[in-house]
Amino acid sequence: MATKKATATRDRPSTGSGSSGTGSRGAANQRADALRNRAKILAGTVTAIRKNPDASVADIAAEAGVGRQTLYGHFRTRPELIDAALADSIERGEEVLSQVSLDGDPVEAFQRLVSSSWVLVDRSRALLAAAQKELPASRIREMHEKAESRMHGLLERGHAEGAFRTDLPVSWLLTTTHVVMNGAAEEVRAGRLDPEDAPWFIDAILLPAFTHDAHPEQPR
Amino acid sequence: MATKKATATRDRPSTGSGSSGTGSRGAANQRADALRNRAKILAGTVTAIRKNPDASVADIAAEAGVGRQTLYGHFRTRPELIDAALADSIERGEEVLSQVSLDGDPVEAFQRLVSSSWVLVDRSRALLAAAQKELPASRIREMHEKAESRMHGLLERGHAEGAFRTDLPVSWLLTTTHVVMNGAAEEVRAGRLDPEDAPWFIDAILLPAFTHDAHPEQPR
DNA sequence: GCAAACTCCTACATGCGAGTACGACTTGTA
DNA sequence: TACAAGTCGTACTCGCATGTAGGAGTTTGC
Repeated sequence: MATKKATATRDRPSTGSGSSGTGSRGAANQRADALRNRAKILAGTVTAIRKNPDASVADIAAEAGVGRQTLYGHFRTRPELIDAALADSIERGEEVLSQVSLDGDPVEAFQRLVSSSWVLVDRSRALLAAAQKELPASRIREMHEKAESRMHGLLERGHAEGAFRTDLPVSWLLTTTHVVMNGAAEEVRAGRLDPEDAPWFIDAILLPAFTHDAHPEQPR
Repeated sequence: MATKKATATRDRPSTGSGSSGTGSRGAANQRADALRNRAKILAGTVTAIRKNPDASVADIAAEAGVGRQTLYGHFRTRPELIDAALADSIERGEEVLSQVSLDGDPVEAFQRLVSSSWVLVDRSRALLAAAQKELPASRIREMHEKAESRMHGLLERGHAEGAFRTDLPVSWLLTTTHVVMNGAAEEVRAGRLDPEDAPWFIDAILLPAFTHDAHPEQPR
């Protein structure tokens, strides 16, 4: 007998905005196994989406090794799940990226930052793509803010110090960096490129592109 | 009274392989308005997908200004529609690209080819993305074969003649070209780049990247 | 060891997109 | 002008994914 409600305690909505009074108690008092499952789900989301970009919630639960209901116990909706998974990935990434020294020669700092970023991009770009389909663009931008401005700042310093060419705006250098890293990730996925070599190939394109002016043939 | 069957004559499966005997007559005897609608549908597919990457068949029909049934009269299934639309886009692209002279200085030829390709990429990259989700990769590759080998051949000649650096494989140069063009298209879509300027920005990245060796700092 | 917290199975309800079927109406073409 | 060819609205069927509801069994924490 007994048994009335069920499913996990459900966590705060990440962004601590909305309705606070409803919760059954505080918020951060989860049981150890629940916390463990939450982590498994987050990790499972990344790999499931990686295998199949439009994996269903059921697919993700299976990948994570938990029941679908358990998953819904932790994340009310699919977007909420994707949001949490991406936020988690980015947060882990931050831990790595924030360690990278941005001092010294801008070119060398750029190389350091790229090779650290590359690994993260390679790991969660599928998730990012999925997120772009169900989360507002503003939310995505918000999550990437730190990483974005870190790279942006470095490029700007390189600009100012003359290490990077100034005939191209920083925004275009930034975009180029992104797409080339993504291209490398794609090549790795296709088996045409060894992940180990990727940073070298990326640098081999970006460094000359960022430090040498356009070809002389260009009149103006 | 009367009226038994209905819907358009339906066209051959593009790849003239399968079951021939079934058809109600030959194949290429369509009425003028039917042909016109077919064209409207193909065009509508491109723009509908561009507006919303996962537009439904109903969305596409609406965009094309025809009834959903009419669309199904021309294309049996969604994949068949996407296939036809992409094939059509590529065919039109071929008409343009095949005019581009690949002779003379490889770098200049490359610039010509890129700026012609860019327009096409910008127009149908959304459709390509959609196609990648419902068509076998082999089919996509098959359709791009001509354009791909044209660019590949040019890069290879540039390699051989020493116009392009040889410390990077042609495949990586090709990939880079793709992703940078796509990146530019993305920037245009986001309103951060004027379509007119795109070819210049693309060249500004690719030419130095392809003609200058890696930065001296690189020991090996 | 006991109650609360969790997991997870079965079963629904719902919504949406792909295709199919039918039939009335319109348009091209001989 | 007559009739085949084509359009297109309505109305299904079907499959699949999301999210909900109970309740029985299991684990954790005190």
